[in-house]
Amino acid sequence: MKNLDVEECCKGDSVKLKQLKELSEYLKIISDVNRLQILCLLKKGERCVCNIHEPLGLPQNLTSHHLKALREAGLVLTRREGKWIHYRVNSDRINYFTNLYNLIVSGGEYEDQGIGAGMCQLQEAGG
Amino acid sequence: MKNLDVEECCKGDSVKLKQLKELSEYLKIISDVNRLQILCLLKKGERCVCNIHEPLGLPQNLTSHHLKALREAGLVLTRREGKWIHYRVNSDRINYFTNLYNLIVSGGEYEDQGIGAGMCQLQEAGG
DNA sequence: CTAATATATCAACAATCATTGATATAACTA
DNA sequence: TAGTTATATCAATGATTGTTGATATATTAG
Repeated sequence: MKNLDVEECCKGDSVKLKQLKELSEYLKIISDVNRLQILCLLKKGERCVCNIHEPLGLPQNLTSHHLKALREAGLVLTRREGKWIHYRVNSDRINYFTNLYNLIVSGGEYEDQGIGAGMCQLQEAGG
Repeated sequence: MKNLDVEECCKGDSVKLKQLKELSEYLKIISDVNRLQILCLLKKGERCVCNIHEPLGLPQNLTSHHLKALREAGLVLTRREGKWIHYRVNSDRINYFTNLYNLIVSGGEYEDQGIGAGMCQLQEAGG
């Protein structure tokens, strides 16, 4: 093995690994094309389930399944109005994970969401 | 079904759907915890495979497998030096997908990568 | 040439997850 | 009340994918 001062990024440090797992689960949720399409629709405004699954050409139960995943991840919020349940994007949560993404994967910039200072360490400190 | 002017975002428009699929595949690649850890390490600088799989405690063949996925997605680049193959992050490619992510999922801001103008339509135009 | 090291590949297995069909729940309407 | 609409749940299936063990390739050292 080539001699190198191995800093052991991401290993043994439960806090950092926890954040990596958190990001990983978010990315898994949004990496499905149908769920990305749903988020696209909802970014334009609140919609009931009909007005999600019909324009996208997805079965109602499949759409409900994906909405459940997005809901459980906190990425969308709901509001009942009579027979209808309206879904909308939870921007705060999306922004939170976007900051996490930017800190871990992309550069180091971030908006104020309270996860900035500690996260920068992820690139430097050892476990 | 509730009456609503359905714009049919993301449906029937091959260009937009293609970009959604492109983003989807990128997100799938980076949504694995081990691959995220590898990217974390490589962000600090070039590394041979030993200096990736040993500090992370991953089997060599598993690491090779994940590196192949990252390589085929263009997210990392390689350089041979004797027995060793050094891996490094392909920042341009990461930035490209980060812009795609920001346009589709997050807000609308983006850096100059040539995919800006068309992508904003994704939120507005119909199929 | 032979041995050792670094990395990649392949086949098999296990686990995860998207999709489908059927059914249940909830709310409104007649 | 019964019937209709909107949405959710459940079980089963199929596809994808992460993981492992064994083996192959490539490079250097002796």
